[in-house]
Amino acid sequence: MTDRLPHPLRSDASDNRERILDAARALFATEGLKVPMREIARHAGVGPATLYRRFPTKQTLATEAFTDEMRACRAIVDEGRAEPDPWRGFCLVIERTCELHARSRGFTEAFMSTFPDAMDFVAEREYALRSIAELAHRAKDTGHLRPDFVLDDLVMMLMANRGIHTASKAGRVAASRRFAALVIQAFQASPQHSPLPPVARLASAAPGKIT
Amino acid sequence: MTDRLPHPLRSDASDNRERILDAARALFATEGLKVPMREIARHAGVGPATLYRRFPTKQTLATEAFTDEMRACRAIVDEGRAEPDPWRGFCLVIERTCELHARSRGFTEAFMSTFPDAMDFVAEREYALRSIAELAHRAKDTGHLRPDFVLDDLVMMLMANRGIHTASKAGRVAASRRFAALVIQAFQASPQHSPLPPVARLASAAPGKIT
DNA sequence: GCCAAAGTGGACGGGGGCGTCCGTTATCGT
DNA sequence: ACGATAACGGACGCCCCCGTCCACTTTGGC
Repeated sequence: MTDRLPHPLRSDASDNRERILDAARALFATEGLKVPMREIARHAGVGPATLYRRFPTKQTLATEAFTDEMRACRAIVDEGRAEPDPWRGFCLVIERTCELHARSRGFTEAFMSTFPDAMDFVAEREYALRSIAELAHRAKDTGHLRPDFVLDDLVMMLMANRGIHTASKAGRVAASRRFAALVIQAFQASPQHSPLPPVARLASAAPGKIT
Repeated sequence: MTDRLPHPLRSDASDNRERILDAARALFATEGLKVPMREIARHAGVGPATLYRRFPTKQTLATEAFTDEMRACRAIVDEGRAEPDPWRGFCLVIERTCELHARSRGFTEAFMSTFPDAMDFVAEREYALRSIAELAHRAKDTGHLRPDFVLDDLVMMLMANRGIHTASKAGRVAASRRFAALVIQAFQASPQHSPLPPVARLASAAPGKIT
């Protein structure tokens, strides 16, 4: 876990670095990305300069702080793809992703890059979306996923899921679980379906064409 | 539309008042409630003092600016309740409400009172929720609405719907339409339902117990 | 036309976040 | 143990928003 850099950090430095990351993780999770840098510094018990020296920009900090979530995200889609029944895998991805995003408000914002337009998460997000696209294709073939499902629907779901976690604090994961279940109901193929209205390009939310 | 007050406003004053309201409506719709008071004043071509004299607080301004939407909201639920088929009325309410909220970002924030904890909208929201609760009850009786639907699900839907409208600008109503259709699918009673996870109290979002 | 009262907007002081500089302090190799 | 040097954090100047005060302008009744 520790970095091996040209100049390995001095002991106190790497100590502070770790405390900064902890503080960032905690505050990003509860307050979102908009939390002031100074507050992270304060919460970590360091001065603003130290924070800025270690992480010149908030993106740097966020990128580092969310590596765990990023890994978890990748693990989720891989696990979903590995599932023998694609529909089951698809549902699994939705459920776990919603929960993951419910646990950290900031991660969702970073993942959606609502924030600064370009973060290092873009590549990961595209990987996830591509994987899920393939999974969705297989799930359609089994007849369990509605045929008019589009990848943008999943992006929409993530954005919607974020909307649930505004101020609540507690009960967020519970809400997300129920939400995920409803979403799955909505995506499930069913005889009583009426066709869905056309998709809308969600602009900044899905920057790169995926397929 | 014009007010009849103890001292009817001078012509230039009521003129400015109207332009302020127009500016507020426009900016609240596109930017949300967080738009600076000064920018509203600038956009209306008046000084900050004028704005503050006419509307001492942002709530005052918002309350006045959103009367139209408020009326529309009430009209929607009344219309839905008047529908002979309760499920059809229920769907209608969802569709139109989502669209209404898609058209003004600020209105959603005000309606949810995400902002200052207490706005004059509380009463209207409670009226709407009560009405929809009754409608939902009837819709369950016809067997079209899933029996485990809870009123909080509707609040959740509104919060989720807000999540969709972050930066997009165009295509918001289209997205909301599709979202509404998916939500209706999710709420529809169906033989292939598995039971939903328990509801989560969405804390500040639904302040009063409705029943 | 005139003038009191209503109305206006520029200007002000306060507060908070931002990113950076620099004198002081702690670390670590010898 | 000691000094070179990495690391620290308080303090600074900048910008933006807030809400209010006040000298000037406009309105409208006579």
